Amino acid sequence: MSTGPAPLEVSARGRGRPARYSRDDLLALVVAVFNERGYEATSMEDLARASGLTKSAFYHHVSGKEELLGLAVERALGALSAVFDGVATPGERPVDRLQDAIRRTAEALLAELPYVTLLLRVRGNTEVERSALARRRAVDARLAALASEASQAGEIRGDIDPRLVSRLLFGMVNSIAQWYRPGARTSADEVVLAVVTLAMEGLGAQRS
Amino acid sequence: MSTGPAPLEVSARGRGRPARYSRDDLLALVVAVFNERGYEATSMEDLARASGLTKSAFYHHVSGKEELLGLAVERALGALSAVFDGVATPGERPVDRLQDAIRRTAEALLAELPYVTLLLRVRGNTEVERSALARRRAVDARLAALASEASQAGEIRGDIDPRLVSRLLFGMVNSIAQWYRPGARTSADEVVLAVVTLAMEGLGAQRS
DNA sequence: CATATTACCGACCGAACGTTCAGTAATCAT
DNA sequence: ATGATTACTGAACGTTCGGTCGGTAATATG
Repeated sequence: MSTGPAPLEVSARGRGRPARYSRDDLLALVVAVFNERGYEATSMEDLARASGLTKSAFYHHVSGKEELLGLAVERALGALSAVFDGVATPGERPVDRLQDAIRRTAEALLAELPYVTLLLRVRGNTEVERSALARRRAVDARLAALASEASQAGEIRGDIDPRLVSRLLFGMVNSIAQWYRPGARTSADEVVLAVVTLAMEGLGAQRS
Repeated sequence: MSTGPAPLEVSARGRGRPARYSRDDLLALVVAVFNERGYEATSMEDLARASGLTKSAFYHHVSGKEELLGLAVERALGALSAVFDGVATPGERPVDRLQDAIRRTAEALLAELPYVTLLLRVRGNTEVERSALARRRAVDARLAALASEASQAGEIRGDIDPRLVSRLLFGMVNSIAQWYRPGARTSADEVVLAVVTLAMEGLGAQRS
């Protein structure tokens, strides 16, 4: 009987010296530093120091800086893509599906906040980054399609190009990553409710 | 003896060989590269190559990388701060002043798009960046105050914390910098109208 | 023309970068 | 205890970074 069947235990596989971190924990730590300093401005020594390892010990666990970025944005893209798994119900009204997509996107962003934050800052300098940008564009296109369907069905306002609507609304959702910190006064649920409400009704006084 | 206060010493100043670029043109060129590659990922040689100069010739015109960032964010912050010059009319209803601030912020962002884009990506690694972040927080606080006043006056919906309203709405405005490119199909005026309309009324179908 | 002034170049510097590697210490199965 | 396996160390590697310097070419003034 070992110390426990902890699923996060990745390294202590059978024999050998046990590792200080699981790969998931290490990734979480790394992404936090990426988000604080910025990916490009973060050196491998910064990451090693944050984990309490030397640079070479750190390299024993990861293959390089770009792999870490790839793992992080992969996780973010997985969460954002999964938004459509729940939205795909074809029976509903298009406007309800759009609202659902807004709510689920906000929820996914908040649930995977550090990873999505990092994804939203990717510029496209390396192949990993360009691939992430492409996958992100695909997600955006699916969201824009939902807005377009709702517009054609006459269920949302028709005086604004639905592509513009989609960009602005999901831009509002994504902007959450720039200021929200878990543990603060405002709860995640509160934020989700606020962003959905503002998206649907705007800031005008409530109507009876 | 120096000629006294030389605020923006350009180039073709009196005698000597004429320069290829004015400082403003050089800054515009530099900011474009910063926005494409990201500030940290841009090397001084990248900037020199983009201007057609050698690295050392480039250094003859600017004191360093950080000065360029400082000049750029200064310009962005000036434009964003100037938003309040027109909003300050105290007679108006708070909600009208808030709407005005949204519109003028969007206009300023679009008018100084590359500079504001760069500002919005600043992380805070150097003193110049931290100072820019502080000034940006001050602007955000003034915008949040407008939302708070409108909320207390009962002129906007009261079921959402006005600080949350402010963050989300100006997050939507700022998100424009992530996709808008001048010269594309959508005009700047169109974007401003859309963002103000969505902020006030949301995406629900028009009411008669 | 001479001279002052500015624009620009090539070569270089120390530091920091991401990454590698040969070796050592710790731990588990047998 | 032994051997296999994993965790980690310290010292370096080649490269690129931001930045400097001595010198040269071009231009305006007088």
